Amino acid sequence: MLALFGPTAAGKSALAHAAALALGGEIVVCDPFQRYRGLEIAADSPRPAALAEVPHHLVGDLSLEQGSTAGSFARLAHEAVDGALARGRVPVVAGGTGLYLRAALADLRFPAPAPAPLRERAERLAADDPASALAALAALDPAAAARVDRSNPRRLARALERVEGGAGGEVDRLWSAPPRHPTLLVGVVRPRPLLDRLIAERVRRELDDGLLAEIEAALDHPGGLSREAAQVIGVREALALRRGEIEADALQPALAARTRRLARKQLTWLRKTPDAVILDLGEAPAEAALPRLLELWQRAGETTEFARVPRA
RNA sequence: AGGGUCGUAGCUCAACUGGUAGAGCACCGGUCUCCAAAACCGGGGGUUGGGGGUUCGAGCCCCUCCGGCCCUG
Repeated sequence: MLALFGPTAAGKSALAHAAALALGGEIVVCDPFQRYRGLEIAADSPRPAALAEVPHHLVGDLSLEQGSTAGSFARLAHEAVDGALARGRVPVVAGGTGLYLRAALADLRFPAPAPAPLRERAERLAADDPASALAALAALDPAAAARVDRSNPRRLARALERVEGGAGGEVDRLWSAPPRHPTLLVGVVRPRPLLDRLIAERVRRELDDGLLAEIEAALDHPGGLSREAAQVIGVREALALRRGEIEADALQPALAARTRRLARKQLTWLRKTPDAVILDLGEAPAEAALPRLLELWQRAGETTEFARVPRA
């Protein structure tokens, strides 16, 4: 497998596309937001032209009212990867969501989802009375209670729903799970000041392309907007605009700031990612790095190290 | 030109009648198993427009200069 990760706006998608064309690959997108139909501009989803040239997986397969989880994504991503391999094609796993990328590459063994009522109760308790939630967790599974980030209501709720649902204390596999297939993992980066400029440009382009109209339409979607879909950058800002909390000319800077924060987080995740080969695109167009990427691919195929398990 | 008013962190603003400056956002770093573009944790920042004075002590009072805005001519 070829896997591409890195900060938003660096050029992952363009490079993944070029690589897929060159290698006879199929792209598996690791991004919860590109899965939604109706958020194409906000999520910077691949255009129809790109979709026509290379088979893509997990793009536009959800409608706005549908929920989305890393666990369900993982199953579908594994199917897509294995399907591509069975067809003799190279899976090009690309995206900016760190958890999703790991979930696509390795088997994290997400436990079965907790029943909705159980989840709701756990979420409410963790939000309203974190101390009781922690106590309840400790009573059922002291080790899990010791591990959990107790100041984070969301994590607390999830830990609680998991042990209450009988899923038990799963060992942390996030960084220890081996890749399901031999993988070349490339971190696509740019010099930071340039990245900030690219982000500003991208936000401006999205606004020109009708980002606001797209989000407005999503907010008025007949079936509603799932809380996962509502997390895409732009929804919060469009709502603030609607309520008159921000001025129209504050929109672009707000979107850019939030996108920069996303990029920062992705870089943090990348630093932590074991065995990522860093590919700095410099100032050149993303496609210009294709020869270097193909060389890495070639070399990876020749080394025995290639198939080794990342960091025990 | 005269009168008034304001000038505090990158931005928006706090700081009771003078007691050696805080917040939100931004910025930077980290955590991360199914809401992850989320959620959470942590961090650096200001000779309080410049200069002078009063005072034990000034962002706060006085003088002066600079800059912004308003009014008048």
